Amino acid sequence: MIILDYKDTRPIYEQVVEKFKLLILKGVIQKDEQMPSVRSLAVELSINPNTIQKAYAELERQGYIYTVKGRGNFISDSKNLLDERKEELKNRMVLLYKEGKELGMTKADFIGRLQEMEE
Amino acid sequence: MIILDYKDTRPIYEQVVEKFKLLILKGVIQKDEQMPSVRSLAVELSINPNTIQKAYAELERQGYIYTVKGRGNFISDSKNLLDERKEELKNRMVLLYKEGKELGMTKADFIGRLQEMEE
Amino acid sequence: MIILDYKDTRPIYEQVVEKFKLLILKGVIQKDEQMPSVRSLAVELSINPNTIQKAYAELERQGYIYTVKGRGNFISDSKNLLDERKEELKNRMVLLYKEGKELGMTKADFIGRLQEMEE
Amino acid sequence: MIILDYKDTRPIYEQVVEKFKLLILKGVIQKDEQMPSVRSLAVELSINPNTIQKAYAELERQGYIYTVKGRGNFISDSKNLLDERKEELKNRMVLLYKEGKELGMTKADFIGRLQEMEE
DNA sequence: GTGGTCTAGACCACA
DNA sequence: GTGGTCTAGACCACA
Repeated sequence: MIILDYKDTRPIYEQVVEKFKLLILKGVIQKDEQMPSVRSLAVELSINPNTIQKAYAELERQGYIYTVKGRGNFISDSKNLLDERKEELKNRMVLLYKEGKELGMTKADFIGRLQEMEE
Repeated sequence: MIILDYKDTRPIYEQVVEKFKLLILKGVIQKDEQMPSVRSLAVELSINPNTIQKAYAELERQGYIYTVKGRGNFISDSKNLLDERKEELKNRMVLLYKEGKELGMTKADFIGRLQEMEE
Repeated sequence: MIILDYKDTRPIYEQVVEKFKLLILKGVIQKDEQMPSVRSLAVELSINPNTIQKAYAELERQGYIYTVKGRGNFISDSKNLLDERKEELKNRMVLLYKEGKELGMTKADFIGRLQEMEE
Repeated sequence: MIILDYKDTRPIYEQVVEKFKLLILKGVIQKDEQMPSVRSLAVELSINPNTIQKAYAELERQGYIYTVKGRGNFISDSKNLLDERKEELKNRMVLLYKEGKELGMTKADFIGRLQEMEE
């Protein structure tokens, strides 16, 4: 399901987290589908179950998966797909802009601030 | 309404000034709302009314409140406050942008959405 | 402005209805603002204008928008929206209270602060 | 510095987290003071360093401490003292109420919702 | 010295 | 079967 890059200097658990985040954001694994079990994935990747445990705990903390004790880990539906998350961010910016408009700000105020940043 | 920190080494009146500045900047107390009376606040905080008086005088000097003789102290709507709130909105937008950058978004994505809105 | 999910099995017009309901309820589009025109949205989403038409008709039937012939569609200010926003505010207050409960606060702490405010 | 309760059914690392949170909130340990090192605390409490590590990671995630690699863990200043956090919550409720007031809500709407909850 | 990661493996609760 | 916690201990980077 995922492949580790041993030339990558980051910790293994971080790689596992990142790989699964992408799979979930791209919709390859979807809402309520089951994640591989901690032990089975540990065997498949030839790494220690504790390392998978740590990665799954991080994915749960970030809201990508949820755990049912005794059953396994499942994909959460709270995380939107990539495009939806992008839209959501733009919508939140619209709300900020509307708040600012009431204080007398213009689009140019916001755009100016963005443009003076490094890309 | 405010809490003093007795481990803080600064003069009490400075603490009072700072706490109220935060409440005003955050919008918890808003334009033209009345400040607690000098006497009531002195009782509430168990400190001398002269100390409150000194704090209020400083808040007035810095443009955060204005005094109406015989009526009390009120929150002013000075340019400064407004500018700080505008700055905060822009900063929140920068945070949104940074979140988006991690998802592969560019400044143009945000600016585009602003520009397609009516002013 | 909105994103369709082609893996979603529901009809497209239903998705369009749902997405706009969320944007309206969240306040991203507000009272009396104009909806995108049927034709421009059809182009943007690469779907048939008739599908947008059907979605807008449903939004009007449910009271979210109103139509002005020859001008376009606009966000309405129906009682329903208002009630939902009020409900959301109360829910956010409940979350605040729960946060406080873990710090040892009681309902009375919150109620007291509300009551000492002018109406 | 802290004492574990072996009759407590919760995991040890959770107890460690909770004990330190209280020490920090009460101001017993203050801004920029150093936490006991992972290894020294492990010896002192006769538990495994990994368990302390887990507790410290959780305290860092919640913003109570920060880590300087090669130096140790230190108290963060982002967490207010207990009383200040309570005030902060009340202030956020005041902001919610003011938002609601603009939608026509009254204090009674908010108080009612609190009162219908179990304590 | 400090924290961070990882392995190998035990034991527990939940279902 | 599943995940959660914990131990014992190695090895690494940072200073």
